[in-house]
Amino acid sequence: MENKIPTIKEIALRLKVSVSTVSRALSDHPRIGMSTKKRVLALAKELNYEPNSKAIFFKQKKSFTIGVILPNIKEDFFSEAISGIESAAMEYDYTILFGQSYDTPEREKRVLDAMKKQRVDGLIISLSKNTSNFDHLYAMEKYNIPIVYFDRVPPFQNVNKVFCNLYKGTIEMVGWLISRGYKRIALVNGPEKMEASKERLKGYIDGLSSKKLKADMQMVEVTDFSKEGTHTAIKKLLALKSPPNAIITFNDYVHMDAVQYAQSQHIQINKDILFVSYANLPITSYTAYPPVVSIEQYPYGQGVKAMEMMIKVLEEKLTKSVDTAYYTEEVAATLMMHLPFLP
Amino acid sequence: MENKIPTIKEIALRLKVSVSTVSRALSDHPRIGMSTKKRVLALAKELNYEPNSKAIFFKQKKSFTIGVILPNIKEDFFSEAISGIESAAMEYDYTILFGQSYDTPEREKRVLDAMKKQRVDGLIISLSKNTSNFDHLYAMEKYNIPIVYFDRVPPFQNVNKVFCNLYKGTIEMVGWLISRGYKRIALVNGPEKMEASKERLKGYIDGLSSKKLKADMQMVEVTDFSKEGTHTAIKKLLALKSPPNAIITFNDYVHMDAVQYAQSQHIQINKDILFVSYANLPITSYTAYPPVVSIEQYPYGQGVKAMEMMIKVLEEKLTKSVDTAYYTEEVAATLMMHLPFLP
DNA sequence: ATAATTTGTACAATCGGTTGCGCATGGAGT
DNA sequence: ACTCCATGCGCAACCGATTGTACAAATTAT
Repeated sequence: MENKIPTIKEIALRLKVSVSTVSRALSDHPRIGMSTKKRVLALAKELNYEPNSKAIFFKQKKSFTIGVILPNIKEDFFSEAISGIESAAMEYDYTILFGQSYDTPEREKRVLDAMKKQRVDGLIISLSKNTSNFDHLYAMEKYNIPIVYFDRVPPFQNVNKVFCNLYKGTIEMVGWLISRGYKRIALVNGPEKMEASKERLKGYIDGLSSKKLKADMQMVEVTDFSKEGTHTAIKKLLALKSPPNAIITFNDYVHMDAVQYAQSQHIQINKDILFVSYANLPITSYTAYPPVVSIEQYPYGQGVKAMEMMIKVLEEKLTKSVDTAYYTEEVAATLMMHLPFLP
Repeated sequence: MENKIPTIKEIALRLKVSVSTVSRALSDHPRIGMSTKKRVLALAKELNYEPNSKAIFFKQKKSFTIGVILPNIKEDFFSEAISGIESAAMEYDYTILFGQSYDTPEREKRVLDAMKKQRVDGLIISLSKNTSNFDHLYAMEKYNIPIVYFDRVPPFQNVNKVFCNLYKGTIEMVGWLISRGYKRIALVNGPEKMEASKERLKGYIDGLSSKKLKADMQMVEVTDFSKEGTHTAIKKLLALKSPPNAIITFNDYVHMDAVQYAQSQHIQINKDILFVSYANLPITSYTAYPPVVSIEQYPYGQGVKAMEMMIKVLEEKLTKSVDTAYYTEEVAATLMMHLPFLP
């Protein structure tokens, strides 16, 4: 005999009261007598009753689920981030619906549709690196599904977003390098249309000029994050008449591929060329040459903040009928020194 | 003016037909006239209509969501696995509800309750390393929510499971080490009550005895996966009168901590002691001393297989009324050589 | 021309839970 | 004794979509 998930109807039947009485008893309505309340509560506990959130969705128009779309969960940055999102969600009794865009807009759209079909209450998304058309995202807002962007955010003002200020972080990084005597600083950046790339480049240029140095565009290379792309970028930098003595890489993965290639070319890592990076992934501490300095981006913290912003937005949607202002949360980027590796 | 998500009612109203006609027109019912069908389909497309899956859940008793519970997404193994699960799910138009147990049974139970509340169609779970009581899992089956276990599976026959045969893999590994002349082989195992630990130990013992060697229990240490736990284990092994000349570690993370400690004790890695491991994570290729041999566990493939098994189980639930047999899928563990690092 | 059948559409119940309203019952106030 | 009001509970509508059944109009068979 298969046990079914208990319903309010089941409880009502057993106690010979109406379903409305049971419903009110469970929500502690003042017009229900103490004795009835107790009987209902007792049986509910005995049957291990849990309200069917799908049914509640009808009246409340609320599914208590939040869609999370990330480029690729395999990257430590994102797995840390979703960990923060999930932890915060659990605090507020929300559940996470998860999908990956694999950095393609097509897949991003497909996942988005699935989320819409599931009627998520909100969406937390880190954009695919190739997303330049935002129609599918605007479509969500049209259906009244709020979006919080994080880390890879769109370049608009009128959105909710949580991100790390890598512009400031990069300026700080460049300043640190110059103060240590490094002047031929190269940047291995990500794809140009990515916001994260633009920020780094701006910080790189402004960081140099604030120290009265002019950026040399030969010193800026781009990688598509593939091993080959990074190898090519380093190859070009090494081929310059005046090669760099410090290289800033887009993130720790690029850093590792960059170091790998430089080693193959018999470069003395951190002697001939100093390598610094972004992300500060724990995994790098096990590698032969971690980035000497890394800009910490606090993925877990960003995830928590994104979820908290979502909760705030959802609450405002309930209380205020008018559209409120958009939120922006700027997480400070921090320079982390790996002292044992300083030359 | 806020756009609402369109409903069948909205279409019916605009076309001045009943909701049932619209519903049948959308599902291509033969009793609906061609002209009506066309009008409905046209308007549905125009409004970008998508059925409300929460409403459908009522009649179908199906939410098209699968709960996935993992110990910790931060571990590469699990982020690869969920990647496989998600990809397969998308193929079958299912969406993933995601939760982490953080290796504690309490949290596992809490996440499980959230999944039940969301009425997932099924559950894919890799057990927390401390789970020894299975009541909360049996409760799911009672409510007719099928479970597919993967990787960290329970020691019962009557469950669906996908796992990697590390017993055979370990025997193979031990055989390989002995054939290369290593006889003082140590094992840094995981917590004793974990199935994965039992398998490795059994493979270790049987692998030795198949080569006419007897396992020495001094050569077997246990770590709780913390850096300190692993360091302590290696410390004990190094302190033996006759220390090992090869160490098998539970996984690549333990491997990295083990190598780190051994280095701090001025052990020549892979010369004094050869280090081998399980998992074959891509990240290890960036480290100074990757495991010389690693047992590949195919997390992505296991994830895909788990999801496919789930689909099969769900389909059988619909067609057959009787409870069918349980499935077991055994993924072969493969020895991966990192040749450049062979001494 | 009448009966039988096909065709096209509407009505209503249902899934599980919430909620406004109304109907009793009983004790207090006048 | 009569009104008044608080208390305790049930009825019924509703959310979005599906589906068995009913019923009228059009078509075919007799």
